[in-house]
Amino acid sequence: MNGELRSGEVAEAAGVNPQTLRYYERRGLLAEPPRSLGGHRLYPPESVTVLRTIKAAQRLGFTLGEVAELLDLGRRHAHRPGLATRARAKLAEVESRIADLATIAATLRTAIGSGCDDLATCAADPACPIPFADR
Amino acid sequence: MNGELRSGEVAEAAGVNPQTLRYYERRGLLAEPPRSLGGHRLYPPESVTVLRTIKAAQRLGFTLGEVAELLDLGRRHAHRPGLATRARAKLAEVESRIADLATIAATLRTAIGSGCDDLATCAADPACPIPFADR
DNA sequence: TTGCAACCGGTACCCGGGTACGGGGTTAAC
DNA sequence: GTTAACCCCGTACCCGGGTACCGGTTGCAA
Repeated sequence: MNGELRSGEVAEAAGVNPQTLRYYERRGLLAEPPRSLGGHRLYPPESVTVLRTIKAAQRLGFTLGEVAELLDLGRRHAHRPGLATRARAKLAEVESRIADLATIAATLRTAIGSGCDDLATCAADPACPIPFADR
Repeated sequence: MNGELRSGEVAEAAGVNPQTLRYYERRGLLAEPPRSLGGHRLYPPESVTVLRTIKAAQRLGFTLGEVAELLDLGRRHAHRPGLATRARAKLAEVESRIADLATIAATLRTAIGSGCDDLATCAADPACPIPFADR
């Protein structure tokens, strides 16, 4: 009897909504825990760490699907090094997203600097720097 | 009779799915056009410009709700200058998003550099640079 | 005039990441 | 032994930005 936790306690400790535990279980991110005689989930304390791990990976930009894969990869110890490779790919994604946003920011700055005051007017004005053309 | 367009033609010209026209109409982005006797929408050619304008604003990071507001603002000519103010606010949003992503990218680089190979292992290792702590 | 493409409205579904609700069963403190 | 708080499961809903499907009209050209 090593301090099993009830779902509400785990959720509280990990800073997560209790419903989220069941959701992660359905998504395969959190192993199905043992149950009490009455059917209540009884989590080992390590579950809190798993939840924190999931949240950390999410903050790094991984989707829940990718997090599931990363956790699985670690468990099955296949194809190492897995995390580093995926982190590199994710970094490339993030950098590309930053580049896109930088372009957007630059366009916004140009639009602000050129005194555009009305979208409809700008769309009709060939001198407007907002790129109305498709693709 | 100045070349009214049918929905498919407008969609084609603006590079948009025909369903999207009805969707934008529901969202208040595209005015309800006149109809033929049989009930088919007959768009004035300007609608294509409106659609391109919407798409341009979307590319600048505005949501459809915000685009609706911007178009409305221009039509009602209230509270000028509206676009510039909103563009500045959007620029701040975009810059903040870039800053977030820069932090994420930096963390990913650190994780890659420190040879993390498995999420579960890292979570247990106090020397791991991935921020597992909440908030 | 006939035949088929295009259009109509309404509704349902997709993605991701959850959250809420409702009716019933369990646990634990008093 | 009561009672409140918790938990169960299934299902529906939220956000944003569309897309797909349906059966039933219309438009237009050959």
